Amino acid sequence: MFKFSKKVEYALISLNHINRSQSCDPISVRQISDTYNIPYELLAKILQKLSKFNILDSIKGPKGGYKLKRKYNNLTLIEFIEILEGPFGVAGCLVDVECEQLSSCNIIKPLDKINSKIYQVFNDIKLNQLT
Amino acid sequence: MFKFSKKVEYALISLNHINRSQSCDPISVRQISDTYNIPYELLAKILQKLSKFNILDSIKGPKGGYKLKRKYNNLTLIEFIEILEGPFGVAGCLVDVECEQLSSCNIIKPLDKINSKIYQVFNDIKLNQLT
DNA sequence: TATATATACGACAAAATAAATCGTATTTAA
DNA sequence: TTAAATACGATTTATTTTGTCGTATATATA
Repeated sequence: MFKFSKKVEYALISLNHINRSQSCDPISVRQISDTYNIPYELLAKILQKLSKFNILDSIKGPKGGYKLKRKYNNLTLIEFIEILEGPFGVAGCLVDVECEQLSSCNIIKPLDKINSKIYQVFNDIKLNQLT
Repeated sequence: MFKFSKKVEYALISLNHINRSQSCDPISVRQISDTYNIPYELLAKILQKLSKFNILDSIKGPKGGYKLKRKYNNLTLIEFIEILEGPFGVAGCLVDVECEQLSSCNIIKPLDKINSKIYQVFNDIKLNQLT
């Protein structure tokens, strides 16, 4: 409960790594997966997604890999999380799921307040501060 | 990711329910599970745990059930969560789990900061405010 | 004192989610 | 032409969460 997924962790590690690397050459999935012991195929798909959402630029072919795009620098943690995991919510009913408590639920209001607070925490953090 | 477990939700619903009920009679698992459509056996075990940790007082036999104990009124949300779910942490490595990134991990510091912030949110909320 | 209604608790099973793997296609530098 | 890279859907495996079952114990009350 309340843990970051590996997907998010791996993505953060990768962006951090690319960000820190001074070289202008793109960084390959292989390099990252080797450095941090992350399953190659899994990491590949994650970076593909980040590329699809314009956080990374992909370069194909030998010497290919990924580079940061401008978007990375304004990205908040909550935007990032929602790209990888979908809409954020501390309870299913705050997002989309119908629950079994229906109208009888006596905690949805407080849950909603908590949700806002956590959201705020993530909204106040920029990805490039996570160093 | 980052969702309250049903265990926590059911427990909150129950405490809220008992708290609101004016009657001096204890409230049975059956009554709560019927009112909110919560699986009986599951709820029973949750309330047993709350009783074990002195948040609830249990009365056995017919007309039995649970009442709030004094502890309920000073309890923070984080204490409550940790009773039901164990030590809090937004990543396994912040609690107990050895990860595969080991010494190469480049995000543990920021994760630890985020962890503190979320912890703080839960620490600032008293259970009896959740109404 | 027998019975029905409660809690207590460990073991197990099912379902849902998260994590990892596989296979195939495409691109491109050298 | 080949090797090294990304692209992406399908599938499998592992883990966690959620729910169920069986048995024991306590107790109000008829």
